[in-house]
This record gives sequence, C-alpha cells and structure tokens, in this order.
Amino acid sequence: MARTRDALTPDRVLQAALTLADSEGLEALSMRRLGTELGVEAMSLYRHVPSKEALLDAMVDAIVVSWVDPADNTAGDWRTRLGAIMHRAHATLLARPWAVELVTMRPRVGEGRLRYAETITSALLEAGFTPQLAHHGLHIVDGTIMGFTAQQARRPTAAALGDRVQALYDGHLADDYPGISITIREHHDHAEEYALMVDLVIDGLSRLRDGLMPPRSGSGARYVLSLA
Amino acid sequence: MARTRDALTPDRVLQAALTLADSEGLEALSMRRLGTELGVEAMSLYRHVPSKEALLDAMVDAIVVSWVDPADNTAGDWRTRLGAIMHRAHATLLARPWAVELVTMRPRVGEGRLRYAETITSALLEAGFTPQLAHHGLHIVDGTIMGFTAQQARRPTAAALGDRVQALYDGHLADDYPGISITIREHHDHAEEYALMVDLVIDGLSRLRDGLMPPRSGSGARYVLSLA
DNA sequence: GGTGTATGCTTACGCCGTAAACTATGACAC
DNA sequence: GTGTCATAGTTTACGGCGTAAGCATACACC
Repeated sequence: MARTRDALTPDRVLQAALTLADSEGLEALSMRRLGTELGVEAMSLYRHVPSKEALLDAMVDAIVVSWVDPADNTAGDWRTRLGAIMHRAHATLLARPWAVELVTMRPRVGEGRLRYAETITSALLEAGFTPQLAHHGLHIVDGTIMGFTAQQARRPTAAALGDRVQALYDGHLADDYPGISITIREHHDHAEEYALMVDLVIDGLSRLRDGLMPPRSGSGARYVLSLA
Repeated sequence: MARTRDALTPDRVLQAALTLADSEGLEALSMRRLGTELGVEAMSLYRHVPSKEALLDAMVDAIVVSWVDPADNTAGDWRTRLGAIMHRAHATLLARPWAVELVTMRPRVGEGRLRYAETITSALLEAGFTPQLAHHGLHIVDGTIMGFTAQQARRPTAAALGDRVQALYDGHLADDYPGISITIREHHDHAEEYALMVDLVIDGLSRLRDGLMPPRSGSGARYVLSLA
C-alpha cells in the first residue's frame, strides 16, 4: 500500500469524523461508516485512533478550543472578553448541534478544554476576582454555555415534541397550563434570549465580585437525595 | 401464563428501568438486560412499551415532574419557590447522574416536563414578569439547572480526567496554565457553588423584571457559524 | 535481495434494538 | 364441557455496533 501518498493520519480521521457528524449527525458516526467515508475498512482506523471513545474526546477538544480566540485574550474589558467566548461557544454549538451531547457529557479534559478554562479563569483573576470566586465563575460561565445551548439545540422537530405541546400551540389545555398558554404565544428570539442570559451572568459575576449580591436563604442542603 | 398475578405493566417496566439505571448506569440499560431483571425475555417488554426510546422519554418525564412539589406551588415568595425547584432538580440529578444525559438531550416534552414548565412560568407571571420575560425566565432557569448540574455530574473519576489535569494538581504546567494553577488549589464546595449560581440567576431575573440590568453590547450576532 | 516494520484487510465475537411468527394461558359464550 | 379469542410471553432472526486477533502487502534500509 502507498505508505506516503494519501496516508491516513489521526488528524485526517478526526476531520472526517467532524465532517460526517456535521452532515449526518452523531448517530451516523460509526467506525464502519467513518471507514467507508475515508475509503478504508473500519479496522484500519484503529491504527490511528486508539478507540472510538478517544476519537470522540478528540472531537470535543477540537471544538472547545475553538471557543477561545487568542486575539481577545488580552485586549478589552473582562466583560467583553467573557461575552465573546460565551457567544462564540453558543454559535459553534448551534452550528453543530450534535456536539452538545459530546461537550456536555464527556468528562475527559484535554488540552483544548484546559486552554478554554485557563482563558476564562485568568480573565477573572485579572479582573480582581478572588481565586475562589474565579473558580466559581469558570463553572458559572461553563454551565451557562452548556445548559443554555443544550436547550436551544434540542431539536424542536415539532413532530417529535409531543402531542400535548401541539395542543398547547393550538390554544387547548389552557386550563391545565395557564401560564404556558400565555407565554407560548410570544415571539421568541433565541439569539436575544441568550444575549440576555449572557448579560445576566456577567452582570451577576460583577456584582458577586463587588459584594453586591443580597444575602440569601442558604445552600439548598435540605434537597438531598430521596430516589422516591 | 398468569394473566392476573405478577403481570408486567408499563409502570413496572418503567420502575425497573429507573432502578437498573440507578444501580448500574444508563449504559447497562438494554432491553435484554431489563428483561432479565424482570424475569422475562427482552421482547416481552414490547407488549408494554412501544420502544426503548419511548421508555427513555418516560424516564425523563418521571424525573422532571419530581422537581415540582405541589406544596410550594402557591405558597411563599417567587424567589423561594424557584430556588426550591432549582435545588430539588439539582439534588435529584446528582443522585441520578445518568439522568443528566437523558434530561438534557431528549427533546420530547411530556406531561411531567409541561407541569414543571408551567410551575416556573406561572410563578414568574404572578411575580409581575411580562409574558415575554417569563418565557425567557423559564429558559434561563431550565438552562441553569441543566448546565450546572451536567457539569457537576460529569464523573470526576480522576483517572479518566486526563493526564494534564493530574499534572496540574501536582503543581506542574503552571507556566502553561497560570490561572488554573492558582484556582485549582481552592477548596471547592459544589453545593455552595450551585447555591451561588441559583442566587445569581434569581437576583438577575429580579433585576431584569425591574429594568435594572445595565444596557449592554449586543446580541452576539457577529458570532454566527463558520465551521472552520 | 533480505529483513523489519508500518499500514491496511479479513474474520470473528458478543453485544444491541426490534420485526415476525409462534405458543400457552385464562375469560367467556354457548 | 367445549370452542373461540384476546393477551402475554417466547423463539428466532436480521442488520447494525465496537473491537480483538491474525494475515497480507509494500516500502525503507541494510
């Protein structure tokens, strides 16, 4: 076989995996399918990738690292920088809805995720956050991106939404769900909603840093477990 | 076969599925395995459940509906009621880490999820939020729960975290990741962190309602797509 | 030319969800 | 009691999955 020409490489496999997922979704990404896509048998991929899991982890890392742009690492207000990251992350995940599952669920932390975490953390530290609060801030930002994006990326295929929801749109069930029946009619701009959330979070972080958050009830420690 | 005694029912199947997932994780939940758990062949389950997908959806609904307790639907400040839901949701998801994937990724909206959405929505409407803002509020609360919980439920099995992270704990890589190297040493109380986030969100919602959020940059519309 | 090694192929195993056909049970009508 | 029927469970089978093990080929270097 041609060793030099057109040789498979880990990166070619990774790129092909991203492309395949982009065009046909994550459930279409099987090793066999990925093989055919590269004109090769499934088992050949294992010369370049230790396992499918590792491949998925590599995909995650490639995506997450794209959220931080070295260009805005140093310049500008921390608020602007964080906002940029949050919006960029949101945009890429909306463009790759299949990635949401991967990015939110895979625990492995690679270089890309570290870079991303470092960018946010150091931005907060430079902005005068205590290490403790910067740590919390990283998780707050990260959680916001994941949670909010997951929600919007969840396919509203309508048909798959459930009959009840359709009934709601049709104006029925107003007795059972009065609140939703009202709000469901609102014009709903996803982008605006996310921007609102980003502002809310950044403003909240700012107020936390400055000790402006009103003291509140407590830790929620009463809500531990039960498993019915 | 005994038609009356010990008969399988959709609910028995659902309960068994929840139990199995609780004890062995979501990846152990196969129809075959669930069958043996119930002393029955896999195919028998299909008399009571249309498909595995439907079963998973039922599991989601059962979990989500448990987040809202009729008892605190009407009583108390809206802040308290929302906080209760958020903490309860977080607690149940931490007790059932496998459920995070299901709850965040499955688009189907059943009765349970509707009940949950209705509770939050009507609480906000009653608190004087505009329908538009109540709608946003629902998504903000929902996204917060999902995102933050997903993050904490992501197994920190340490071994599976990645070598770099271990190196960071050991104090290496401080040059590459100065910020993280500082914050990683902090005492890290998950419960406290979530409580902080809950307060941040509720405070933010309150400020949104009262028009106290400072005007900000914009929608992030510049961060659309690219797919490298 | 011979050897070593890298690359890809073949085969096979044990899982998975589920379609289709079959069987055994009890309920009920006469 | 006998015949009919619906219901609940079983059996078998299909096409997919990830990947372990072993084989074949072709180049690089001596």
